[in-house]
Amino acid sequence: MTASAKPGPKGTEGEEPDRRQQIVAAAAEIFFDKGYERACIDDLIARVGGSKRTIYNIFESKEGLFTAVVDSFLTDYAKRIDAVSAADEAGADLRTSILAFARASTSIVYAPPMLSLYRVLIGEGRRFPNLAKSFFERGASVVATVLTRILERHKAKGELVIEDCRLAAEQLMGLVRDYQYLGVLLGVCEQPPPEVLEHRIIALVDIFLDGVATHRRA
Amino acid sequence: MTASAKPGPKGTEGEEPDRRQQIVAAAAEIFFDKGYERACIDDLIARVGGSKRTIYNIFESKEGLFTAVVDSFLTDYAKRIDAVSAADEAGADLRTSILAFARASTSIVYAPPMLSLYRVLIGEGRRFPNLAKSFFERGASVVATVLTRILERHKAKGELVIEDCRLAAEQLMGLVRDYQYLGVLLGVCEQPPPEVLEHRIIALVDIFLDGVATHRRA
DNA sequence: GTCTATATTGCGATAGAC
DNA sequence: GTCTATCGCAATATAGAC
Repeated sequence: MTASAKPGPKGTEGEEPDRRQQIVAAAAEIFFDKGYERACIDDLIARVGGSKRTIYNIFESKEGLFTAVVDSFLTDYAKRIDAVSAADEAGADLRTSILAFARASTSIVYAPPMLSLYRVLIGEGRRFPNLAKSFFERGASVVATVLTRILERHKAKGELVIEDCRLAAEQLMGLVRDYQYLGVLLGVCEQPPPEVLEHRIIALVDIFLDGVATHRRA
Repeated sequence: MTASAKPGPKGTEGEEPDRRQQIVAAAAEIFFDKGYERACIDDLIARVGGSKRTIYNIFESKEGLFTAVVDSFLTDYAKRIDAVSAADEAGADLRTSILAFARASTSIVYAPPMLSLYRVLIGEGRRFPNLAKSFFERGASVVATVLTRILERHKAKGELVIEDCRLAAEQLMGLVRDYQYLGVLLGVCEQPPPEVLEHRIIALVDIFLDGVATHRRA
């Protein structure tokens, strides 16, 4: 964890698995460990070698570097959401799609890098508004859009009673990030094991689709 | 804001509105502005006067000071939740109680000091685990307990279909802290005006009680 | 390794309550 | 007068920066 195999200055030990990717991974660890502001480029140099000049050539700025870190995770997570959307478009029924969304979404928000990103950006977001904005808009915001589309498709089939699909989507996202998630984010609760998460996923889908009341409102 | 009226060494300028309370309020501003770790006692002294020794006499330590800040807000917020609980015990019906809970809960989580507390503790919680733990246990955790009790009362009356009231309570709390709350917490969205919040509150109560699906599961 | 920043503590002086 | 709380200052300790 501390003194990992630092590549020599010339760094030609076989096939480098994409130098850029390697830098981004190291930068992620530093940002997650020390936060955005306290992280410094020199720490990064100390880990991956090379020169500051190279870093700035590739990433433009410290913000650009952080954005690259965000991207490296978001692109992966986006695929999971897109898969849900594709299955829905292919004709999955309502409950199946919502369940798939809840699973994908849960796997994303509890992923350690995602927790770290939220910790950094919630803590320092007001100081670095464009970082927080870009993270939110390219992360949660597109997820909300995709989910809204899914809900609208089912509403068109007469399967939903709601007026505002966007609002329902945003609230379903809240169900995923519930009290327990908050505990994990605060570092108070351990990462829940998969079976616990699955149990909660089932429960939240039931609540979202059917509610908890015995008799529905008039 | 900067050079406020520093009380003279003798400090007898009329009725001091509780010296301790004044210190806690100033400490809150500093913690919220700079975060826990970067806040220092000397800043506090510069604002409220007095000596470090006195601070330590009253609050024991920096952690104790922060805990006092947390308490100063939590005790106020706890009353709002207790009022909901009392009304429910007095016989309020299910929808009324859930609506009242959603309103109280929303007013708390969107309150600027609460947002600041979350920002500080989510950002630095892993470094100061007892602070985060104490905050969580005396805040969200007791809210979950009170809400669970409310749900159990209505379950006993046959008004709820759920098995696990605690789980449902935790998920309802997630509905309150939805996507939009996350945007506010990140500093990306403005504080929503009351009518927007009220509209979302109504919608989340409907989802929680009735769900969004046209036909209930078998 | 040095150096700085800062949490924490010790101690004598002082002011007001009684 | 005594007592108590605070004050102001100086000293210790430690963690991180350079």
